[in-house]
Amino acid sequence: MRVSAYASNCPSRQILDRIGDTWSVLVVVMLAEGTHRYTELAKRIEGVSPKMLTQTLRGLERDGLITRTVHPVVPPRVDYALTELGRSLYGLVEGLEKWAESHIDDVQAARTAYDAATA
Amino acid sequence: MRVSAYASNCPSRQILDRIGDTWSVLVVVMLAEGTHRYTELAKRIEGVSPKMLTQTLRGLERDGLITRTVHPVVPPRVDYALTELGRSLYGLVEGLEKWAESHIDDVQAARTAYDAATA
DNA sequence: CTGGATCCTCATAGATACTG
DNA sequence: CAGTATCTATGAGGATCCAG
Repeated sequence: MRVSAYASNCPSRQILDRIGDTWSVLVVVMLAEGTHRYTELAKRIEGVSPKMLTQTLRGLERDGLITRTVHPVVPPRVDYALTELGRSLYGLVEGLEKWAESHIDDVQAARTAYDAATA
Repeated sequence: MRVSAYASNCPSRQILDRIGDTWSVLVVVMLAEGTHRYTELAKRIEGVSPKMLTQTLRGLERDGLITRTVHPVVPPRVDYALTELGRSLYGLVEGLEKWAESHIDDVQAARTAYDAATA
């Protein structure tokens, strides 16, 4: 077996990058609870800058994971929501959360032991 | 709901970071097939530098995902293998791969459509 | 309100050379 | 063989200001 990190045509790599992206995951998690406006996302996702939020939303929209709905009103109103594909991805994220919660203790214990042995 | 990217005590965040790490995932995938030596990993994981490989291996070892076995012989021989916890994580990665393969077409189609509409 | 554009900096990946 | 030490630069991400 030979593995390549540069095989950008590898489906897994692309999904992994998306999953590994801090803001993308947080946005998906927030939208899993329902539709939200730009400002709502900005306020409730702690520490995100407008730039990163927009960038993240554009990426998710491009991948068909969320929809962006512009309401032609003044002041502007833009709603974001998960697509079916996005909800499917959210299922994956839930699986990760579940694994994380049930194994984090083992990881923590391993770290403590490792640090003790190393120090 | 309020989500925080800085909640480093959040189990999901830590697992997400690990999953999102290019080299970590590749190493886990390679070790899933069996024990490997340092040089084997270096040769077969395309594009990885010694520095990054060592850094990745140390991180995985610290988290209890792999074991590092030094054989006191000349020349040196070091074997790396997945722990039970590591194999468990690999199961998660397999799940991701499966999802990626079955949905990548949708994502690609969405991207093409998005780019066409944007351009 | 919802961003776009710009500048800046700081962390970190990667290349390279070297060693027990 | 299995790393470590050192250097560089690149690019992600933050801050800020502005516009439709």
